[in-house]
Amino acid sequence: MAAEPAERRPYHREDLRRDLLLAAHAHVRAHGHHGLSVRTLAQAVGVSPGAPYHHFRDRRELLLAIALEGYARLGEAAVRATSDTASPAENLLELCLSFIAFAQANPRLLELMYESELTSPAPDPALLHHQQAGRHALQAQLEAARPTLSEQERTLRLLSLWSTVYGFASLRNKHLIDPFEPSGSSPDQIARSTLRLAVEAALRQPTDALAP
Amino acid sequence: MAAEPAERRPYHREDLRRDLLLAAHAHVRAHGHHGLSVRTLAQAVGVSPGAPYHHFRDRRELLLAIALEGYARLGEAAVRATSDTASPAENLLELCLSFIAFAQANPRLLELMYESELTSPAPDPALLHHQQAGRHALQAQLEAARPTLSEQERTLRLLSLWSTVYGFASLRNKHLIDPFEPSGSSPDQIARSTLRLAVEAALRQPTDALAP
DNA sequence: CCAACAATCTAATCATTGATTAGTTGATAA
DNA sequence: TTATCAACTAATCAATGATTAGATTGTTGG
Repeated sequence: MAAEPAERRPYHREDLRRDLLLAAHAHVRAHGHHGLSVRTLAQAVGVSPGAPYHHFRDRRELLLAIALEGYARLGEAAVRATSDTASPAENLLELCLSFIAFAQANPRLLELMYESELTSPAPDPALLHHQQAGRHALQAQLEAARPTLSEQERTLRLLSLWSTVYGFASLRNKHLIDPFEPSGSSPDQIARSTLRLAVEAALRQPTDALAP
Repeated sequence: MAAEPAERRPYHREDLRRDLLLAAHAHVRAHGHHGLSVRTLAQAVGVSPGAPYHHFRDRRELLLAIALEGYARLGEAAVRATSDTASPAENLLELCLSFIAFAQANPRLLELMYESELTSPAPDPALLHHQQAGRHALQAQLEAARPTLSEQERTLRLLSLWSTVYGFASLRNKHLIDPFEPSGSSPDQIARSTLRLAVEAALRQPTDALAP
């Protein structure tokens, strides 16, 4: 781990910003962003308490940078999930599942990525853009899959589906879903079945009537 | 506001715990729970900085108490939303909408009620119970509406619906839904339409096939 | 090659906050 | 009246976010 002999650490470091982000990322993964302290972070990296403030305006900007990296990784996962050879309907399902999988693999990071404190007081434009990107990805596939739907109807389907995806991921990370899985199915199976149901509902023809 | 003449405040107060909760509630409603400080709260109520610690073990317990009050109010709203004369299907929709309405009326409070930091390190039993109550309420109505569904199928429907409800409320409070409402519909209309769609999907007969 | 400059970092410091402790006040009951 | 005890104050500590002044180092124009 330590490339330096502990003595003779250079005054100017290679890339402190990156080192801080790496350490912060590790802390978020392990304990969440709530307890993350700028000072202990500086100490962990081996630097004075004030040093991080030359790379981040304040603690919020540090967290924001971590969140943005998370969105980048989430976006890559979304790209990997879709394929040009698959049908839009299949892509839609895989897109949803990629979000769920990311949430399960990085629960604390996702929590930070949607933390309301990040956007206050000023909602960062880049953050907002990434937060809306997830919905836009679904929107594109839904339009491709059901081009004949009216604008209004499609918006409704999209809203419902995106809510389901985000809600499922959130509830799962809060351990509000696992307590009732007596069905013997694996968590992945349950996620897949649930999301398939939601995607089918989103793709269903609007002429279907509700059974009494 | 001030029943006391500002001078001669009694050493022992009527019910400091209640006063603290009221002030804290007001702060949460206005600014969220993140910036809530025990000391400024004590100052606002007119008491020494250490006084609150005779009524709450620490800051987390104070927030927990506020959250529990929130759940009580949410539960009352849910009871008001359902009626014995209405059909289970109607009750199911109204139950979902009552959650959405509560979320819109008390966005900061709902955020606190599902704040992950509340459950760490020890997940409070009462809190967990209330968090699961929302799902249980839906479960009861769904069982009444579709008693013939298999246990597995019903669990799936419930999971999907509850995810949609919670997800919609969360995304809405994060202002991640309003940016695309060009349809001219009111927020209430959109919520109602979206949730109706989700409820219909949950109640649909499982024999329905997915159109290609 | 060197002198000015700018960026990076340290050390010191301040204000705020959560939390604890010792002692004070006052209500209640024996 | 007095013993008791919960509620409260005052004082204090440790941790943290953030700022400032100054030391150090890399860079660049002359």
